[in-house]
Amino acid sequence: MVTPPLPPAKASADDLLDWYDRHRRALPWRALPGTTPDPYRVWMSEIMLQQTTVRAVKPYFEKFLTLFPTVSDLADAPTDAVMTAWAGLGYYSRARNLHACAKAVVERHGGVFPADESALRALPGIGEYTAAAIASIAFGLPAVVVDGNVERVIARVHAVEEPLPGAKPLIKRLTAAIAPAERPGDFAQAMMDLGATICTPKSPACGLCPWREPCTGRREGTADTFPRKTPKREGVPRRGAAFVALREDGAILLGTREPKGLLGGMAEVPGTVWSSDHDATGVDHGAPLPAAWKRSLGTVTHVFTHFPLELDVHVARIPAGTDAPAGLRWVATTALGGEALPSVMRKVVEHGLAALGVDARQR
DNA sequence: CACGCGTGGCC
DNA sequence: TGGCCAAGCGT
Repeated sequence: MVTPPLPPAKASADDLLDWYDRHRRALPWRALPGTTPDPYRVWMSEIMLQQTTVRAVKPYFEKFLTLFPTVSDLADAPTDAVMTAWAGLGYYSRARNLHACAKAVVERHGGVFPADESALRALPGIGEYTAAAIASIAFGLPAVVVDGNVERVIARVHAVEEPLPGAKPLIKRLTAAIAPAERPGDFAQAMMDLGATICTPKSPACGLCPWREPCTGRREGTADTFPRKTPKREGVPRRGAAFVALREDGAILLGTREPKGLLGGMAEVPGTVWSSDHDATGVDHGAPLPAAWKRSLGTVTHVFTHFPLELDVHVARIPAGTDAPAGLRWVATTALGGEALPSVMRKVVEHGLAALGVDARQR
């Protein structure tokens, strides 16, 4: 007589927490087992980790904690200091909201983060995910934390056929059904660690997974095909020109972008608008000041989330003593590290200075 | 709800 | 190498 096959085991929080206790990673913002987490550090890390890898976040987290040890220090800091410290990390609205949130915590809550999911949710830059993450990790509240990792893990465990983002409500219910009453913060972090290290987007290490037995995707050999996603449209390429003006004393001309929108509030090299109309870019039309502009060889390319950008870089040497046009300023090339220059603009400066024959060691 | 919003690493 | 992806939020 043959024993009928048992129904698959249900994914259990205990199995996941056991795995977490054995593989917990030490991270700068993560409290040691048995110690109380610091909500300021938890919040700071959660904002920085939005759409950003742990590797990229680490040095910025350390820098911010050194520059702004408490939420009050951050609230009192000038905007320029916050934006400059954030430069290079991307998604700059996070930095503006970080600053606004620090001020709101001081004004609304006396400088103490509220131990309440809806009060957290009402703060700038804190959405559904981040409010739940802070509530569970910093305060031990039973919030249901669903980020991209959790979506992937749950979609595989249950072989969810509905594509994202439509499947979000279903995935949240499935997550809530597994979540334990105890250790909600550790459970949330365990789910995210599992997604980041084992249940990865490509080539998941199913053999090492604490949920390899109950996982439907694993059993059917289709784990790596989840989660399903609705295809998104591709962006139309845009082009423009940028102007690197090098004065004899070694300064270049910079401006500041509009406070909102793409690269809002960040520093930039002056240039034309970026347009998808291929005829829109004149040769040196849009130069910030009259000079013997010369188009440099090649272009600077940069790919944003929603469109690729190609910039022609024009260069000119400017006589000493020339004043900056309205809205622009001269900045020594040796002082560019103190500017809130996004990566695309660092590429432009590098490209322009190389075309002008400035030695890399002088930059 | 679909879209706008950076950057760096991966194969 | 180019396309995909990473602990989302605001509008």
